[in-house]
Order: sequence, then structure tokens, then C-alpha cells
Amino acid sequence: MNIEKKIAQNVVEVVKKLYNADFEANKVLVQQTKKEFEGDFTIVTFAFTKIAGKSPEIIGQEIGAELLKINENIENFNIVKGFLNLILSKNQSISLLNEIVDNQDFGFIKATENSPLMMIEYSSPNTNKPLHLGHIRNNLLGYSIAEIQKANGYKVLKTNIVNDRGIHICKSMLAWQLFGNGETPENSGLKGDFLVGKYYVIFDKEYKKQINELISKGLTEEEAKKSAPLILDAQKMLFAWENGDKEVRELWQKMNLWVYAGFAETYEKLGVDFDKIYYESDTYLVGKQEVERGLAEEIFYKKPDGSVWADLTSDKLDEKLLLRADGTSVYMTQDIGTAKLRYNDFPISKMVYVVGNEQNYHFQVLAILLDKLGFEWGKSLVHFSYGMVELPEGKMKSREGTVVDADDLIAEMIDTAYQTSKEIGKFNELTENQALETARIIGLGALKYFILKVAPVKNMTFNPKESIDFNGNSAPFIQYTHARIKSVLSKAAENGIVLEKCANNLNINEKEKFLIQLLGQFPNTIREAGANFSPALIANYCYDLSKEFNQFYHDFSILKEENPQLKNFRLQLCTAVAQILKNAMGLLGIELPDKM
RNA sequence: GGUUCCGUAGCUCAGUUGGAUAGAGCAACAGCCUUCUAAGCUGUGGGUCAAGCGUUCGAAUCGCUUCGGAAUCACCA
Repeated sequence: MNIEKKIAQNVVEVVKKLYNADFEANKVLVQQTKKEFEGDFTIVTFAFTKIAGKSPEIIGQEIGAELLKINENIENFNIVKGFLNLILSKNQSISLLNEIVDNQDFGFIKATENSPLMMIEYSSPNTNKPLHLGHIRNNLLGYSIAEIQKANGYKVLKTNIVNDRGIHICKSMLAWQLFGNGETPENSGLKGDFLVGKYYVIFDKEYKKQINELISKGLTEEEAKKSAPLILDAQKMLFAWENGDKEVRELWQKMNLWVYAGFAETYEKLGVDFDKIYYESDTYLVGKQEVERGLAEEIFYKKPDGSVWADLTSDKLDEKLLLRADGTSVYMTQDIGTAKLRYNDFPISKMVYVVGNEQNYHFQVLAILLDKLGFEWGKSLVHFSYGMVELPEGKMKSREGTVVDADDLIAEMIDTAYQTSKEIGKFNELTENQALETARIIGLGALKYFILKVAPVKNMTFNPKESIDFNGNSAPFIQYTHARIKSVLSKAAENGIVLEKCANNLNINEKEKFLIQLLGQFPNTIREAGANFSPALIANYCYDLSKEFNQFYHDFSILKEENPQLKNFRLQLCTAVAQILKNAMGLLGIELPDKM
């Protein structure tokens, strides 16, 4: 049991004894004492005024005195208004430090045979264009959430549903047939996803031309959009695809493979991966079957034109289309099919969808539909919704060419990291290969941290003109802190210092004590980040810890400390900070270099 | 118009189940490299937590109203 829980438990006992009242342990507020006050943990005593019928100060006095008797870790206390500040013994801090150094996985809960399985879907790209900044946020959040849930003891499966069919890919295919002149990634040197994206743009351009021509001939915009030859051909192609037309299927396969190769490269650069990939071309038919079943069981209904609908008015929502009049499936149909397949494949107890907040409504509906279809897990699905990434001028628009491509951004970040590092002389003692690797870690770290430190629900602004920060609250700052610690530790090793457990009776200072207690907060931070699906909590914890350590680093000597026991202690403290930073940043998918 | 989300310093953002004097970074200004890595440290200035009302011993946090912004309400995925 950790110290906070124990204190809370003690308070319950004390309250029972003093005031003869029952109080739940999880309602006792025990928090790390703020730096400006003396103490390690603080109990808010306002909560007990009604029970005790006394002033918060007196209650603090009384509880404090009793706690002193029953908890040997509590050495003293003080009271400021309604706040009872407990001062823990230095022994407690030192044994906590020993525990952290001893346990490489401090704060992590290991999954067992019986742990529940959480499946996390993220990324879910369309196959008609390259990944952009918005996808980066999705991928980073998805990966990080998966790591955080693993650390919370879940078995985790990362999955991706690839939107590989539909009118969008037909548009690229058609444009490539008409204007491609046999261009391939091999003969053009273009990355596969960019090549396919290029023809998607060409389709759009040509389509617009046709629309404008038709409008000038007197059609309304609406009519022109529907009757332009290109869109008709694309629809024809989709129909042919659905009917298994050999030629169309072959072209489809070929171009999708180009895209997958491109995506694989981007995923690898980003450091994200998947345990199981689903393709909509495999799941949409299953979805249709499920909808047919729902129709047969009168959960859904058919309109005169033949289209199938779900009536959600009893859930205060609208009607929802599930199958078009011509029998083809829509987005929702596919998601039902995908869910069915997944639950057939794995013993999932919780399903998480990492998808942008523009689809809040969609997932609200999906949960209800799955529930209606009799899937017990439907209602409990989690839509991990996140806000959009905006540019200073507003949303990214492909038409205006303001889309920030993932690959470009990654390359730019790494390049900036390389230039900056070189300028300030960080690479003087590194080989070129080491320098490149370090720049990769720093550039990518800066990008990941910049995105993950923001609370997921919020829209965030990204300014491509101002490069992402390498100072202050940033990954490079944390990486730098880690590198410094590693440097101190390796110097200690060079000097033949062998670290051992810290003795209990050391006279450590307040800053050191605070640092240890902060390290002790790591398990709580993981629990909270898991419960709230918030990598941002981890990011900000890493920053706090790094900042705290940097101050410590400046104020106290480590290697030059003359008392050998104290030197050992401080080196152990360094070890613990480095270890926690590495584990915590690992939850964000951010690497920490030993040198920089 | 209905629904959902957001609004905290000039800018970008933290602020944990309601708790102490609302915090960082960037930008500005002033210091600190003969001392374990200056991507660092110290200090100064900067706030009606969008506005109002309410609940509470206590509200940036909870509730209601108003204002501002975004998303969605597609036979697009």
C-alpha cells in the first residue's frame, strides 16, 4: 500500500475514534504538500467540520496528534487554516527511493492471464491520400493511450481499420487511368501514398472543370455535380468493384499496395504499430449481414424505396440510414461489421475508438446500434474523441494547399533538430551516425511532445512558421535533463563508484525529499492518465519532474559531494529520476538519448 | 435552429475526485558559464479564469442563463 492510501486509512480510524463517525477512505483528501509550505502530505480538514462540530484548525490539531501516534512514518505536523501538513520521516523518503531504484517497473501494473483485454483502434486512414498533421495527432494519441493502458494492467491490442474501398479510391484510380501515363512509385520515385494522392487531386481539378463547363451550359451547380462524366465514371467503377470486376479489382489492389507501402514508412518513422489490421473491403459485407439480421428481427425497418433505417428517436436521436436503396453499405454499416468481426476474433472486454470529435455523433449512434443488435459490449464502447489541429488561419484545407503532410513535418523537425544541435555544439563529440540518430530522437520527440502535452479534448493550434520549441516545456528539455543525469552516472561509474542501497539515517534536505515524493507520484499519474485517457497528464508530469531535477542539479553538488553516503544517495536519486523519466516518456512513445 | 465540445497572461498551454496567494513555456527586461552538459538556472513585469447568477466553509473546477468560437445534425468515409 502506498503512503497516501495508508494515511487516508489512518485518518478514517482517527476520525472514528475521535468523533465516532464513519468516513470513507477514498473521500479523504491527501495531496502532496505545495512547495511553499512545510510538509510532505496535506490533509484538508474542512471536510470534518460537520462531523466534529469544531473549527478546522482544532480538528487539524486533534487528527495530527493522533496520526503521530499510529503512523511511524509521520514525524511531525503543522496547521495552516484548514490544512493539516504532515511531515514524514526521512526514513520514509529513503525507503521509497530504494524501492524505486529496486523496481525497474515502478508504477506499472503487469497484465496477467485474467486481465481484461482492451482493443484500441486508431489511425484509420483513407487510402486516397497521404497522412497529414491531423493523423499525426490521432496516431500519437492512440499509441500513447495503448501504452498507458498496458501500464494500468490491461492486455492491449492495437488495431487499425483501413478505409480501402469506396468512391474516394475510385476517384484516384480513374484519374490515374486517364492521366497517369503508367506512372508508378518505382518509375517516378514518388512515395506511393503521395502518388495516389496526386491523382486524387487531379480528379478533383478535372471534375471541377467539367462542373464549370456544365454550369456555363445552363445547369445548376447541383445538377452539374451529379451529371459530370467523371463522377458518373467513378460511380460506375465503384459498382464494378462491388461486383468483383477483375480489371477494376486488380487496379484497386495495385494502387492500394502503393499506399500501404507509403503508410508503413510513415508509421515506422512515427514509431507506431498495430497488432491487427482490418480492411473495410473485408468487413462491409459482414456489416450488411448484421443489418439484414436486424431487419429480420424488426430492430430496423425498410422504407418504400428499399433503403434500411434505424429509428433512434426513443434515444432522442434521429433516424439513421444503414443501407442505401441500391443495397450498398454506408459508413455505419461498415463499422457494425468491423465490430462484429473483432469480437469474433478476440475476447474483447473493452473497445476504444480513437477518432476525431467530428464523429461524436457517429459513435453515439454506433453504441446504440450495437446495443440494439444484442452485442453486450456495445453500450460500453469508448469513443476517445480528440480535437482538431488548426493552423493560425483556421482549418487545414487541401484546396488551399495548407495541409501539413506528416512526412514533410517529420523530416523538417529532424532537420531543425540537426541544425540546432550542430550550432550549439552538441555534436562535437559524436560521429555523424550518432548525430543523425540523436537529431531523429530530438526532432521526433519535440513533435510528439508538442502534440501530446495538450489535453485531447481541445482543439489545438499549430503554427508551421514558428518551429516547434526546443526550450522550456518541451521534449528536448526533458531529454536534456535525462542526458545530464546519464552523464553524471557514467562519470560516477568511471570513477569506480558502485551504487548501493541508501542507509536510512541520512540527513537529506527538503529539496531532495520533495523530489522523492514527486517520484512517488508516478503510479498515481499513470492511474489518472489511464482513467481519463490523457497522455497530457504524463507529459506534464515529466516536465515537472525535469524542472524540479534541474533546479536540484544547480543547487547541489552530486559528484563533488564529500560525504560518501550522501554522494551515493544523490546518485541513487539521479538513477531513480532517469528511470522514471524514461518509463514515463516511453508511455508517450518518446525516446530519451543518453547524450545530447 | 437542435445537440455536443471549447473559452485561463500579448501568444501556446497546465491547473488531478471543488481546497492554501490561479501556474509553466514563449515573447520583453535584468543577472549567472575557471565549478557534475547554459537546449540550463535565478529574478522583474504581465490575470475581472468570457460575463452574470446560484450551490458551498471554500468555485477556474459543479448547476442555470447570456455572449464568443468549433464540430455535427449527409444515400461522404
